[in-house]
Amino acid sequence: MDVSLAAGGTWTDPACPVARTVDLIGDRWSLLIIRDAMDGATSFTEFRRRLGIARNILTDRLRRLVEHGILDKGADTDGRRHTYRLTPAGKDLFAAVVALRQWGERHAFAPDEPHSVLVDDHGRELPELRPLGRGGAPLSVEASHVRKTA
Amino acid sequence: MDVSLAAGGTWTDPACPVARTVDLIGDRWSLLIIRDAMDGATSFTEFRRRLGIARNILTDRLRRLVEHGILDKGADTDGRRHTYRLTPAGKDLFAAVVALRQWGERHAFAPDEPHSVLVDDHGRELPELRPLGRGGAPLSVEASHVRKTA
DNA sequence: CAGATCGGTTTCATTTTGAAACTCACAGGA
DNA sequence: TCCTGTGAGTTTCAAAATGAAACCGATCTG
Repeated sequence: MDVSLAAGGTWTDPACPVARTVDLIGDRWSLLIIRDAMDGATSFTEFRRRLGIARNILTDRLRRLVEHGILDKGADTDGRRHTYRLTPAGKDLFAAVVALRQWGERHAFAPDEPHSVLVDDHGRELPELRPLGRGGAPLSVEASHVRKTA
Repeated sequence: MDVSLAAGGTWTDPACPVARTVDLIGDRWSLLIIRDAMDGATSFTEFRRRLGIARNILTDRLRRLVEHGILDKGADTDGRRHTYRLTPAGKDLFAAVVALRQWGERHAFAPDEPHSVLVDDHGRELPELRPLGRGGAPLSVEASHVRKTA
C-alpha cells in the first residue's frame, strides 16, 4: 500500500502508529465509509444513501481511501457504475471498527436505548474485544506503556 | 456519563454505536489526547508539548472530552495547575487505541521504518487484537453482519 | 516587587466542510 | 432518433472548523 500522506501532507506524529492511523482515517466520514463497506456497500450511490454525506466529500474520501490502499476501485462491466471494495488492509480495520463499536455500545447509549448489534454467522453477539498481555491475561492501561523508538 | 452531544448537536447515525463513537472522538486530536493521557500526560501544558496542538483547540477538546465523561478535570492543590485524568469510560477506550495502533503498525509504515511500540509490564510487545466469534475462533469481516434495531 | 509559569480567551486568516447546481456518459424505451 | 433516468462526479459559494499569535489573569519564585 501507499505508506505516505497525500500531496504534501506530513504526519502529525511520524513515529506513532496511532497518529498515522488517525491521519489516514480519523475524520468524521472515513470510518463510517469503511463500516458500510464492511456491511456490503460498494457503490458511490449506496454510500451516499446510507451516510447522507455531501457528494463532493464522498468523492474526496473514496479517492483518499483508494489512494491509501484501504479501498479498491473497480469499473463494473456495466460501464457507468463503479465498485469500491475493501482491500486486505481495509478488512484488517475490522478489529478497530469492532473496538469502537463495542465502546459506543457500552458508553454512548443510555441503558434502555436501542442500537444496532454486530453478530456472527449464527446471529450471536460478539464477545468483548480486550487487549491481552503476552501471558493471555487481560491487560489494563496502567500495565502497559509506549516504548519510543531509539 | 453524558450520553448526548454538545449544544444542539445531533448524531450522524443515532442507532449505530460506531457512528456515535466517531461523533465523540473521531476528529484529528481527541484520540491523540486520549493516547497521551493513557501514556501519563495530565496537564494542559503537557498535552500541548506532546501534540503541538493550538491552545484554543486543546481547550475545546479537553472540555468536550470532560463533558462526554472520557476525562475528569481536577484542580491540583497547587492552584494554577489542573489535572486531566481518564475516567473508567476513558480507560475503556484502551482496546480501540490498541486496535488502531496495531493497524497502523501493520499498514502505515514501510517494512524497515521504525515506530514506537506498546509493551506490557515486562517490556514484551502485545499480541494482536483479533475479533473472535462466540466459539472463540477468529471472526472475519465476511462472517459477521450488523443486525439493525427493530 | 519583577519575572516566569500555567491555563486559558480573543482575534483574525486559512482550511475544510456542506448544500446546491451543473456536467457528462450511458442505457432503455417510445 | 429523441427523451428520460441513473450513476458518478465537478463547480461554486457560504458556513463552520482550525490554527497562529496576541492578550489576559492568577499564582508562584527569587
